[in-house]
Amino acid sequence: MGRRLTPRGEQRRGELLAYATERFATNGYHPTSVAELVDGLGVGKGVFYWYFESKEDLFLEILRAGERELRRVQLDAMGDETDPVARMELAIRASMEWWATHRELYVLIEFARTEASFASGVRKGERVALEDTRRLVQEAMDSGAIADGNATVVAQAVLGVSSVLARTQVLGRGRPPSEVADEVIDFCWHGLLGRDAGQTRRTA
Amino acid sequence: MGRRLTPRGEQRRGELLAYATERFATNGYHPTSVAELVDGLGVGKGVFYWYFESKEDLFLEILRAGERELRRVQLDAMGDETDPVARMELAIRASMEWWATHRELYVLIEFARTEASFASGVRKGERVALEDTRRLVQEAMDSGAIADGNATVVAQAVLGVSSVLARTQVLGRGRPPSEVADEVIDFCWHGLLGRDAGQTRRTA
Amino acid sequence: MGRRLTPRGEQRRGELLAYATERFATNGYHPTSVAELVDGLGVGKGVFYWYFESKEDLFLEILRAGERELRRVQLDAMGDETDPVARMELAIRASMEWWATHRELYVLIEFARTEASFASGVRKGERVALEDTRRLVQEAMDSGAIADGNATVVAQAVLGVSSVLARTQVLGRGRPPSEVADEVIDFCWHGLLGRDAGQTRRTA
Amino acid sequence: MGRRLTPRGEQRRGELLAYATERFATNGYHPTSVAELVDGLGVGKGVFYWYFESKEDLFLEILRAGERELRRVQLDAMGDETDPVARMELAIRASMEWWATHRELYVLIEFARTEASFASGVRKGERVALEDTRRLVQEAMDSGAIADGNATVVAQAVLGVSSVLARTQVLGRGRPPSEVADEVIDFCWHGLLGRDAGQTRRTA
DNA sequence: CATGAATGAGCGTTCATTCAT
DNA sequence: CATGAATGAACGCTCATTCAT
Repeated sequence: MGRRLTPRGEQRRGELLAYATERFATNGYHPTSVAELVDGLGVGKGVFYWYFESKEDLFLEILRAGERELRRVQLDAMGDETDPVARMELAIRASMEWWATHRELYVLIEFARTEASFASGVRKGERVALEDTRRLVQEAMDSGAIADGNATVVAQAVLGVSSVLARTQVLGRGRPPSEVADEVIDFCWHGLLGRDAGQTRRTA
Repeated sequence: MGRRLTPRGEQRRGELLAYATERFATNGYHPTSVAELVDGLGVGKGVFYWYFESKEDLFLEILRAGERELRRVQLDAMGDETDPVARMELAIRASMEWWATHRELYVLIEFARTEASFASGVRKGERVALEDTRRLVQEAMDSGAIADGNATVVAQAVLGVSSVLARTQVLGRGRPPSEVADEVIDFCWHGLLGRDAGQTRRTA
Repeated sequence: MGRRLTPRGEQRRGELLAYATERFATNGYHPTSVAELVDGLGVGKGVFYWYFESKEDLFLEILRAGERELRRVQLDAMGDETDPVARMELAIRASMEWWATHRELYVLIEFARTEASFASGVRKGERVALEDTRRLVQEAMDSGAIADGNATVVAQAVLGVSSVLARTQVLGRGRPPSEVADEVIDFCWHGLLGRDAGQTRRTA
Repeated sequence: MGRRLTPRGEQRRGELLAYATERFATNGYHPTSVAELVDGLGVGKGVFYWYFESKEDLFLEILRAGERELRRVQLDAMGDETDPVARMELAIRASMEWWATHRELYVLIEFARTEASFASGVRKGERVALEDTRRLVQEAMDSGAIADGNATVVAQAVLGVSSVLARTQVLGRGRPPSEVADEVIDFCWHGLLGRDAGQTRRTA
């Protein structure tokens, strides 16, 4: 589309995006019809197609906007910190806060991975995140801060722990993101057998 | 249903389950129609509704059978080993092998979590797996084998690392499950900062 | 589709073809909806898509079947007659009879010429008819039976006279096709200024 | 409507008519949306409904203007010539020139004949043209210039030859209208068997 | 057991038209 | 005069499900 929108139009578009995000996350992408979306906002069907090319296009917009925002939040959080381990920690904490306020995105991304037409887009976003993390892990390994190993695998593991605890603890149980971030970092830094597990520095 | 089936019927049912699993995993649950399934097997529509009450029923059967099988494989692997840490390791290795031969199930479970009508079933299965793991972690903490902490969170983290590396390394990159299992255990046992990271016993 | 049809299926398909032909001819292709077609036959929407891939496909089937049949009728009429002028006359008479019993096709072909997605198909059919006629004209010129000239243009003119009188006299005024065929032949053979206009042999 | 328009308004209206004529002829009446028309001219939707009551109204305007213009061109061409055969020839030549510069109208008229809501208007215009021609033919027959016969049928045949050769030779092959007019007249005056076919007077 | 024709609610999408600005 | 957001009926089409054979 790329239509230029008036402020009022911009707001309408935002309403559609927000409402669709909530419905897709709650009810699923396929079971949520365009009719349900416009009825929920009390507008005509045409409005939807004034702002989006298709239902699929809307979904991709949601996905892309989410990925963009999360990445921005992480970069902002890391600021000009230079130590790779500290950078990772800052990114993890920022991500956790972000998920707490964007719970719907989580399930949308999971769904997107399961359907051919969306999967490639998601994977591209994940490759970026993985590469960001891998680079930090590699730097830390090179500097001797952490033990040598397969940086990609380690990065993936860290992202996995963050992701699963965000889902189950923050989104599922509603626990405070800073607390869960502590647990992610504790687990990732020391593992199960680490001597001083539980005695890591607290940040937030 | 719960119909009594002839051996031939049992085989037909199995063919439908297998083909549907593959199509759902490749193409998505919703985009795959019942017509596509029966056409793919060269049978009439009636066959489908003879063996399954509905498309949804078929999907739940696939899910349930998968969870049942994975759990059985894990229990078998742990055998009569009594050390909780060793039991976890055996379960992780067994799971990794199983995922390598049941790659379709992974995406199906991810999808199921995203839709209201399936999510509750999946979560029930996951609660069982989590509780199994949590119990082992708690035992290990009680015996002093691993540092104290929130057993549920730690169990979730271990499952998360297993899951994400199964997906990305075994299913995504096709690496040998035993090798990836080593990496899961290494990371979970020692974390990033563990002194002897990378020097753990190799098994397979 | 190319589905194998039972006799009952074949009949249903025929009903759809016939009813659609009538509706398209009377009301126009676009103004006639698939819903109108199935409602008119008292069947469900799905029936339509069981027999045809799309509304466009149905229309093309009607067109192709008509062209095929007309061509066959012309070839049959010419039989083993060898004189080119006599062959043309036989073909004209046969065509006129055919149009009298297939009036709907006329307007459908005219419509098809006006829309990009159908025009190429129609033009292909018309090229065949033109080439058939042109060949006969050329033969007649070569044998000295008719005056030399541009055979393509002459063939086109003969087809044009046949076509316009079929439309206005046979379809429009309901006059007997054999009588109109006489007039076509009279005009084409002698023109306005031909001395003996109106004194040609009568056939039917 | 029948609104009084400013010179600027008159130009806008003309632009809409010209662009719509081109799009309808190229793409078809139904497949061409009002949105496409206004987008193509870079104006808003309101402009369209300021100048035309509806899409159908616009189409009828195009048709009526075309018929009006063609009739005027023919009358002008015939001037004060009194011989009916000469008048017909002049009208045919003028028509051919006009079609060459108004090719879009041809397909629009063909389309209009195929849809109930437009057909009656077209037929009215054609009745006028036929009656004009029939009168000339009748006069020629009465004066003995051409052989007796059904004047209506002969007139229709002449119009049919003009029409089909305009379409195929002038519009389709891009041949010069004056040359094609020669062929129309040659064929209509002498037919296939006329002794002196091809030796008619040349005009242009 | 099995077929495949049939159903019809519901889908995503279009588009002629209106009207507040 | 002109814009473009909004409407909503209608469209072509899909598909889970049923059932006569």
